[in-house]
Amino acid sequence: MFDCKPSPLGDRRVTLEHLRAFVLLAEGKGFQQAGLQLYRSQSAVTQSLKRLEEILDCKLLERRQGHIMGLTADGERFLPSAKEILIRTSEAVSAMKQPEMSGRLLVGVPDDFKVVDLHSAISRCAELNRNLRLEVVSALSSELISQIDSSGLDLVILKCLEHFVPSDNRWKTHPLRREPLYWVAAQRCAFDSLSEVPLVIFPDGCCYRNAALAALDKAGKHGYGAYVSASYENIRAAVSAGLGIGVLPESALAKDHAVLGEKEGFPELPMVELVMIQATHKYATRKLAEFLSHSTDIGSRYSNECGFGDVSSEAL
Amino acid sequence: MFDCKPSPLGDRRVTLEHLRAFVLLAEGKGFQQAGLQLYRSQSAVTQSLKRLEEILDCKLLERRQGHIMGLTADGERFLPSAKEILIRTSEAVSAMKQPEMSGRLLVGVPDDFKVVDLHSAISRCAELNRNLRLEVVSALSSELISQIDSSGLDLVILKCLEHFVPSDNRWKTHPLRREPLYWVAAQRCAFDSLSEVPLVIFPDGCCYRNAALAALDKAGKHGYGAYVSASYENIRAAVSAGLGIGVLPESALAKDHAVLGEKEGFPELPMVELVMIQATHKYATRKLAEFLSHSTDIGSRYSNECGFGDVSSEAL
DNA sequence: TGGCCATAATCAGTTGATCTTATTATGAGC
DNA sequence: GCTCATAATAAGATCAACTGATTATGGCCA
Repeated sequence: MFDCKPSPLGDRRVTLEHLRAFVLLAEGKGFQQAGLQLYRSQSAVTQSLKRLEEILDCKLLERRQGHIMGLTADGERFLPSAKEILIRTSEAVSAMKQPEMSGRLLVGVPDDFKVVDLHSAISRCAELNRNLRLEVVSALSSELISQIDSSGLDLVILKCLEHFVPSDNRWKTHPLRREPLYWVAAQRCAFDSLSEVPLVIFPDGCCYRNAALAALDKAGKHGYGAYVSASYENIRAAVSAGLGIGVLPESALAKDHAVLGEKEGFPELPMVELVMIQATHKYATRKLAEFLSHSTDIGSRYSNECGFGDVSSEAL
Repeated sequence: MFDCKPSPLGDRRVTLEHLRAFVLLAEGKGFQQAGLQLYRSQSAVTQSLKRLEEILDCKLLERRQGHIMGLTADGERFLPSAKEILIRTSEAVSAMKQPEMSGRLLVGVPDDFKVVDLHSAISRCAELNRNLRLEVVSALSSELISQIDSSGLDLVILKCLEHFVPSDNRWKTHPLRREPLYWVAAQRCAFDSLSEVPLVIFPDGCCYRNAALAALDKAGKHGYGAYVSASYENIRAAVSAGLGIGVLPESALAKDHAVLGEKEGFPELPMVELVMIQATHKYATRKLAEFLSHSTDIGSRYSNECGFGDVSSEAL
């Protein structure tokens, strides 16, 4: 009956510093590197993790041959919580450093992009600012732009190709992510062997679609929509099922997708970007934009590329 | 541009201990008392809060006349986050101390009770145990019982009167909350002045309704449904609008509701309980039940009454 | 008005968990 | 078998946070 926690305030021994060490180590860059980012010695990190494992009474890292070989099952289980706690703490603290956001904001998000972490960031922002009323509108990226004025959207997040050029120069844009676009299929196949290219793509207006058609055009090939859907899941499943050749960003690839590149003769595709557009100049809009652009570089797998590396030097 | 946080890992100076001190102090029991619960001196608590206020760069407690006079606006704003972080930490850590829950559980919750914190507890449990598939069924309390066998519910939460007596002795029951039921109206009125009582109540089967009708019966009065709805919001609004006399538990009272008691001649109503029934004997069912009963006594406003007081002695 | 009690703030000295430095251990690569 | 890189261990140092004593403040009551 009473194997419950000794205090409703939790295990007092765990500290946020322990979690920071663990999260950094989980990124797989080693104790030395983690120490640098924490402004601690390698030894301190070693001891910190050791202590955490002691408290949790389980091993978190698989370490063999003097290197970290990845997380243990327990580590895998603990990581999301640890990250979440750190993010929440960080946000709660920095939220107090600025006046409370209030008012009503209309936010547009693409319904055809993997934006789960963005959604959670948005809802966290609402939690941290009880007087801020956030209304989220979901639509295809192509439709969002036109809705900015008509629906009075304050902040819009959309996907686009390469460097986004705003059609209205009052808008302020923030690039959130940048990743390559790939041709993908269930199995490798040569570009030349196809007379017409059966495409598994999003509906008209989607920038992946435009990019793909433009690339085919340039190569003098014709493509047709073998499977068209606005849903990521459907598209991925259709590619896996071999219904045609898909056009997907790196983060949306499934394990059983084969990337078709130069080797197979496929033309190169442009980079795609997730961009945030600040359409109105309210105080709250600016703050929300700042909040979201900060939120997206931790927690997501993009932290590796664009987050930590620079920070140690920048924060110095 | 760069008023952003110095590190993606948040402000390193804040510790969980700071948050614990603040949360305890926010309960309004004073520095001495908070110190006792934290096994620290009064002085340590004072300094801890001072440090936190220093870091956040704002006052959290309104202290005048040598006493805590409540939270400041900033304190109010910070409290939910602080609690949330502590709860998540506590749960994350204790989740590691026991084997991962897995399998599939069917949970029944009342759709006519304020169970927001219960819902969040359920979803947190799902987050902590990725291999546990939780399916939630929402229905009237009266219907849930009958569904236990027919729908194969593993765990059921429902409201009932006084002490719940399970109809099946294989069930294990956990009382979660207990609170008084009140007659309420938009304005005071005398019981005797009413020939028939216009009731604002939940549909047939609701235990509040049963309790109210039984009490009226005993007093030799007749009641009729002046406004019937299964929604809490509707019921509360109808009472506020003066459509009749409502029957609501303490936690559901609105600010503009007047409680009608002895003074007005209204008969006493029984206590109501929120009970959790463990219907199956799977390992995961038991663990989920434990998890939820722990979750509900911190974070909710019930912590004052049933949480902290006992704990200090129990934890010793 | 003044003594009394309870509470919180301040101060100064102490402590101990965590850090650093130095060293050892282990394995990969050439 | 050498070197290089990384992690673990050991031992002494450090500093944030704790304790205990003292002071400040204000309510309460005769």
